[in-house]
Amino acid sequence: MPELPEVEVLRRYLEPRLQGRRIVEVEVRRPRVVRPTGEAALREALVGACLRRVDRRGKHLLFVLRTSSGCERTAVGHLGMTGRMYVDPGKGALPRHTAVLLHLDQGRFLFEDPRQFGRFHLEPGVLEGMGPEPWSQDWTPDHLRSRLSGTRQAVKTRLLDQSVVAGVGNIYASEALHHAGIDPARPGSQLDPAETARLWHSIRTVLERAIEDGLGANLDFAGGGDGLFYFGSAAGREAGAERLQVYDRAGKACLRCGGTIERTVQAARSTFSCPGCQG
DNA sequence: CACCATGTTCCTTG
DNA sequence: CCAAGGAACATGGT
Repeated sequence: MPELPEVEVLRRYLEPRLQGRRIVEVEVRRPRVVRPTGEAALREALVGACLRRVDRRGKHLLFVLRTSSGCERTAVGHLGMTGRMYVDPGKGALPRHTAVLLHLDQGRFLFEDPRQFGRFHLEPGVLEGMGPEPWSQDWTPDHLRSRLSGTRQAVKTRLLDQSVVAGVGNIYASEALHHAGIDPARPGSQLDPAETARLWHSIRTVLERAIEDGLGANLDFAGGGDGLFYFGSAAGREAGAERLQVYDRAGKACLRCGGTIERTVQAARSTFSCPGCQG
């Protein structure tokens, strides 16, 4: 479950557990996910290095480390659609879809990904061209307006473009448009300044609330006391779902106006909206 | 069996 | 050049 809020919650979980840890060995079980770096280069860069901190850029996690020779290196992680990352004591059997394993001086870091759309590599180039973080000073209503203009693309489709604003995905694009009361099918260039400002604000609000939910939800990082962590656990999903106003609620009543939520398809992705609120 | 899925990239078709 | 559509990736859930 990886859009910006989920990745941020994961970052806050991972950082204190990885900070100061030394990587003893790197095990790649699904070579696909370490492209384009490749297993050999990944092992060479990571083995013996210490984790300094975990940052986030859009939906990417940045694992900043210091190698034994004192260089700073950054490994980039992306969860794709189904990725999970967590730290555990390193005793249990490996999950079926383990993609990458980092054996640490204390415990181990696991990256599981059934669909293998996620990545764990050393290529910082994937961050180029990414739009501003939603809370950076660079991201203003004017910036959003400039990135919605000059195209006839629907505003919802524009929000999925990571160069517009980093981290918004299919769920929160629908949620933000509903929050702002804007029809997802409207061409982005057609929004007036007031609507654009409203949408800008709604994006922040919706993402902020989702992060709060993630932190407050019963994600149970301790997993019953042994340090196991299953991001996207049933408890986490249910708690998060309560806050979704339209996503995956086709045919149900709009929580604001009572109208019926509808599902449409834009750019081959589902969009959920309320015709009453988003006219 | 059919269809759907939180992401991204690439290719084809207007 | 632009936008839309589809496929691909690989697997699981309903």
